[in-house]
Amino acid sequence: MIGALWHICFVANSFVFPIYAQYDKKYKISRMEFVILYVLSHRDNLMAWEICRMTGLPKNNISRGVNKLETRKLITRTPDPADARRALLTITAQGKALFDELIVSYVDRAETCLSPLDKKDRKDLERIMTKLALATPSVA
Amino acid sequence: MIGALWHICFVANSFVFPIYAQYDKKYKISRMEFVILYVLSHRDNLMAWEICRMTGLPKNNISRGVNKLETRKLITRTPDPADARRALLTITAQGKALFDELIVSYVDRAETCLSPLDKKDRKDLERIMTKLALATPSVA
DNA sequence: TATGTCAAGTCCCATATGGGACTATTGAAA
DNA sequence: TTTCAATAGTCCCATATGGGACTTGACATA
Repeated sequence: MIGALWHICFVANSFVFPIYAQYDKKYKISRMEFVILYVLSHRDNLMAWEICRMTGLPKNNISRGVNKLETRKLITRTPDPADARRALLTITAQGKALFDELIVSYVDRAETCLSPLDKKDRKDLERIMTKLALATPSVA
Repeated sequence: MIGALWHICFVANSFVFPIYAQYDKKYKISRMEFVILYVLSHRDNLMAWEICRMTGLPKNNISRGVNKLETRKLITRTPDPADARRALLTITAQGKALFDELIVSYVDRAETCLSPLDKKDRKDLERIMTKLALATPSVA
């Protein structure tokens, strides 16, 4: 079964590599920043550490991304009045607009990568990967 | 279908992250170096660019890895007499021994990550990921 | 109110990474 | 045989990344 995970890593890298290169070149958006936008476009009012937990990415990188996105007004950071350590992150309209643009190439590329699979394969893959992802404890 | 690839990336990262951290700390082996050992332990007499093609990793990084592994005598580089640009890479007995040690944690971790899957899931995953990997054109 | 501990983020630093230019060699075309 | 293009690999540099220390605030216990 060791081959399966090797292939998962290979496919993952091959998938994201060109996307992030394009985001960087075209929009000056880094991998971390995209990930944050992605998460916030699905679930609002999150704290930075929740994004870390959901993505498995280290908190200093997320922290940097959050700061950049905030200065670019793509997200807002609302301090929690009850706990000054906390800040709730929300994607702005401007951020959502950019994300909607970014996600187009993402979906395109996903379609290309998954094109060798038929309908049943895709269903199986979706089911299995969801199961795996839910069971995978976040790292770092 | 966009969720499937997101999950693939998440699982891939969560899987490899602790492994490479351990390899680095315990054996001073970087991600690139492990990948090279991995490939060479499966197919011998490869050139650097073939490893790039097979893994999708950039050639300068592979080049660095090859050099380090060579100085540590974990692989050998045999110049092709017919073409001075080329060099065939081979894993040494020492390299194979180290790899056999490394692969233990790799397999262990793979087993942990895949533990939520039953037999049929694993079969499906193996089949689908192989299909995807074969169809995925290498990047970079 | 002091004190210790935990939590959320940020900062600093060393290293890993990738793009692109460069070198050396080969093969093909003129 | 000169010239041009392609190939294999290396080098240089700017940036991304991650570990770990640090800061600030909250809460529990005394």
